[in-house]
Amino acid sequence: MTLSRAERRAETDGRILDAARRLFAERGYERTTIRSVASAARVDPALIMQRFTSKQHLFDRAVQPAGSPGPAADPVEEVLGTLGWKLGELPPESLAMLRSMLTHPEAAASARSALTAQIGRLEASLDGTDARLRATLITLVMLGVTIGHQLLHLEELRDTPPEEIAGLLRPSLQALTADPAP
Amino acid sequence: MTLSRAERRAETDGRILDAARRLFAERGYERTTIRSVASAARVDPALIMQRFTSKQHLFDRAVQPAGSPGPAADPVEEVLGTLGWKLGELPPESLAMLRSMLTHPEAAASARSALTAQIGRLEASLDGTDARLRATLITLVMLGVTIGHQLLHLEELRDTPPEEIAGLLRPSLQALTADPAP
DNA sequence: CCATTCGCTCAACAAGTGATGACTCAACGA
DNA sequence: TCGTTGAGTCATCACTTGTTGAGCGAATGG
Repeated sequence: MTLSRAERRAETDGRILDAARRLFAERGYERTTIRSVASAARVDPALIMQRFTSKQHLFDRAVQPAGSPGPAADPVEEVLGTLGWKLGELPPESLAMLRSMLTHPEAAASARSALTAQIGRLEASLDGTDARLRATLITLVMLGVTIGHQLLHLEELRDTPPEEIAGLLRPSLQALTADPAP
Repeated sequence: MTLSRAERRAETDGRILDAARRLFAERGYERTTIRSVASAARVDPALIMQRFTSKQHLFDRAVQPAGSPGPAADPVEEVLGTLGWKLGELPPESLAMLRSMLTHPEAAASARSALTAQIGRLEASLDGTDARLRATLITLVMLGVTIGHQLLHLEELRDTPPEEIAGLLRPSLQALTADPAP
């Protein structure tokens, strides 16, 4: 089974990106070194530069989301579905972005744009006054829970099934979905 | 007005800590260099080491909270008061800790312990099933909103008065305060 | 089959980091 | 007054970082 040139290239590129995603998600941008990624991918550090030009470019590629989410149904259940999904196994590219968003300016920009997109999607399915503000708060509620669970690993959430969290959160989110001034 | 030795020492120590808090809060632990703190405090870098032993010790001192919060009344209003306070002018030491908690292990430990304390305080004033879990979720809701506002600077929250945010959030938090299985 | 492409490695550089030890000089105290 | 203390500085070390350019060797394609 001799690998062709293109096959080898694609395979090592994938290995590099996988390692980068894992390390960026675990340690954040600053603490992740090109050398550590290279070592995790069993590759020479110089190759990463040759392929991705710079550490920042590697981060951009590693963080880029795979597929775009489909259109929404019920906003609360959509967001809670996101939660169930997030609480299970948030994809490494999202974790990498979230992990670095507070300390790395470029990651912050990515995070802001991702959150804004989510806010807009949510706003479109809300009625009443302050729709955008309420959409923002819903998004930030999810962000807080996700951070506490996936990034801070709070033991209070560690062993709690996602459905239970979703069940407790549902009335809270519905309160934000309802028009505050009907 | 010749300064005494003790006065000068206290004054420069204060200048160093102020600069450290500001820079740690703005850029996080990794991106803040001893040199930049020294330069902001108009002091030689070596002096900081002499006074605080290491960068980590400086961070510990800079992040240490000034005063402890008083006992609670109504949990929702207490937490929303925290919000009104946080949304106004969260103290630099808290900002510094929050900024670094996702990327710096020691900051993460501090954040976990601060959050756990807040959760415990909240749990004590909650009745019904899943009290601790609900206290955790309330805390994380506030964390998410604080991050979105103070650290990510989302424009949706930037120009919104704290009372309005509190007003929208109140029913949501009350839903978490109420016993889910009465 | 042979010249060429190209995936990949090796060795090294320049910049910046936290940290150290010798030194200067003004405040202190007997 | 004068030796001592201690706040503050200077030069420098040891190390890590991202990044670069020359080179090796195997797949490629004519």
